[in-house]
Amino acid sequence: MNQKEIRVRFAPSPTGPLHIGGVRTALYNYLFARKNGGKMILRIEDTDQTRFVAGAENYINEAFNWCGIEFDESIEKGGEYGPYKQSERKHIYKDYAEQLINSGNAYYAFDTTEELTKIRSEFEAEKKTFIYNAIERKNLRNSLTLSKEETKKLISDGEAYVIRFKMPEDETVVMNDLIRDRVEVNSSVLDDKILFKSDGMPTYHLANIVDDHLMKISHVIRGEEWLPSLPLHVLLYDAFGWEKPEFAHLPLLLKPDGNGKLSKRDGDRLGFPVFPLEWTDPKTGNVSAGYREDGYFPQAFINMLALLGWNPGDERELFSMEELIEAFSIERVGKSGSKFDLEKAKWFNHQYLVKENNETLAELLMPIVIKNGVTVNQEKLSEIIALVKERATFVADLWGQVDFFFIRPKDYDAKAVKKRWKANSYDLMLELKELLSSFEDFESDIVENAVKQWIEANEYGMGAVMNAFRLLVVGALKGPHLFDIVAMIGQEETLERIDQGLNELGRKE
RNA sequence: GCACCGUUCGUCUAGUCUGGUCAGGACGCUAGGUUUUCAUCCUAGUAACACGGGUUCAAAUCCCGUACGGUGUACCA
Repeated sequence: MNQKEIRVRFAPSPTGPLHIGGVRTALYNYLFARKNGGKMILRIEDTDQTRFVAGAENYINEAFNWCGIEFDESIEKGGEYGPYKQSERKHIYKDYAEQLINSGNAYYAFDTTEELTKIRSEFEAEKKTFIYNAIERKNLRNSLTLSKEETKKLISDGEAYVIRFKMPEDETVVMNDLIRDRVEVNSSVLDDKILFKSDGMPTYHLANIVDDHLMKISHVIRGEEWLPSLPLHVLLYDAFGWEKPEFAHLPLLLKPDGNGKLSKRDGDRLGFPVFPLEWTDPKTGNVSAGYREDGYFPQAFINMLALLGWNPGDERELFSMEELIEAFSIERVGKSGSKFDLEKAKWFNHQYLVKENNETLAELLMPIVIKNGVTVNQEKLSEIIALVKERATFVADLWGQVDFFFIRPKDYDAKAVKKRWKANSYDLMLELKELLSSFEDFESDIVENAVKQWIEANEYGMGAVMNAFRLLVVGALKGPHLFDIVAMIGQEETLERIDQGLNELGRKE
C-alpha cells in the first residue's frame, strides 16, 4: 500500500483575468483531486514583476469562488507548505540554483540581452537557428568559458548575471504523459534555459520545479503549451535527484473560428465571453464580458467547460459538480484541442434554468422586474415563472416572457393584426367580453371550459376566437396557455384589455 | 526554420489500446407532429473516420509516408 498522497496545484500568473482555458485546467485539477481524495493547491506565480496587473489576484479568487472550485491550500486558506505566492518565496530559489551550479548542472552566464539579440539576428540573417546549447555556450561569456577567478571577480564587481541550465549535449529524454503516453526528445535541440534571472528572481522553470517538489505535488496537470518545456523540467528533477510527479498535459481550448489557442481578445471579436467574470482593464478601462454577468449559472458554466475535452464515456451530458467528481478520470481527457461553441453553452444554461426552482428564479428576476417599474410579490412572480421558464435561456430572457402579465399591450404586433384581426373579430370579442364578465370565479380551467363551450355552441371556430383574444390580451401571438394568463391577471384586467384592444384595433371593414 | 503534439459529422464527442456493429450520442440546422399562438416538447432527416500506401479474409482502429493544424522556440508564464 503506502499510497502517496495525491496533491495537485493550479498555478496562475496574476497578469490579468483568468480565461476559461485556465478555469478548465483548474477544474480538471480540482476534479482529479476530489475524485482521488487528494488536495488542491492554489499557488500564485508572480515571478515576473514587470507583468504584474492590479486586481488580477483578487479576480482569480473571485472567479473560483463563483465557479465553486475550492482550494485546500492557498494564500487565503494557508497550509503547511506556504507561502503560496512565489514572490514571497524569493529567498528559497537562489540556493537551489547554486546547488545546481555546484553539481555541474548549471552555470553563470554574463551575456546581456542586447548581445543575445544581436547574435540571434546574425544567425537569422544566415537562415540558421541560434540555440544557446552545448556548442554555442563555448563561444559566450559564462562560467564555463571563463576561469573560476574571472567568474568570481565579475560577480563580486556586480556584473549582471543569470544562471542557466547546462543542457546535456546529446541525450534522449524520455517522458511520460498521462494523456499522451510516452514522448521523447533529444536534448541537442534544447537550449540552456535561464533558471535564475539577473533581477534576483527565478524563472518559471526553476520556481515551478522547486515549489512543486517542496509542496509535494504528485500530479502536474497543466495546459499543452507546457509540453515543449517538459524535457527541461524532467531533466531538472533528475539534476536535483528528486522524484518526478506524474504529468498530464491538457489539450488547448481553441477559438471558434479557424484555429489557434483561444485568446483574451477573441471574446470581444466573436461576441462571447472568454472570462468567467467581467473584467475591467485597470490601464485602458476596457471592459471584457464575463459569463456571470452574461447570465450564466455557475453550474452550467462548469458543466459546459468540463465536457470540453473530457467525456464520461457514456451519453450523459448534465453533471453537477459532485457528479463530475464521481465520473472524472484523467484518462478520458481527449488529446486534441476543442473549439468553444456558444450555442451549446446556451443549451446548457437553458437546462439549468428549467431545473432551477421557481422561487429562486423569481428572486433572480425581481431586480429586473423592479427596474421596469413593476411591483409584484415573489410568490406571484414564481407562479408566473412556472408558466414560462421553458422558453428562456437566461434569467434576463424571462422578463420578455412575463412582461405582458404586468403591463398592458402598448401596441399590437402588426403582422398578427393583419393575420388574425378579421372582419368579425370585433363582434366576437365584444361577445366574449360579455361572457367573461359573467364569471364569479375566474379560474383558468373554469373559464376555459365555458369559453370552449360557447365557441362550439356558436360554431365560431377555435382559431378565430383564441387568436384574436390573445392579440388583445398579450399584444402579440405569443406566450403560454391563454387561460392561464387571464386567470393570472384577473377578470377586471382582462376585460379592460379587451376594451382597450377593441378601441385601438376597431372594427375591420 | 527546428522540435514536439494533434487530425471521426459545421461544433462537442463515442468507438482506436484488445482490427470484424448500417461509424453511436449531443448541440446546430431542416422537415413533420403536438398547441388557440410563440417557445418548449416529440418524431424524423442532415452530416464525419485528412490524404496515400502497406499488413490482413477484414482497417476509423495496426505500420509507413504526406498534407494540414496547433504549441514551443524570451532574463513571460
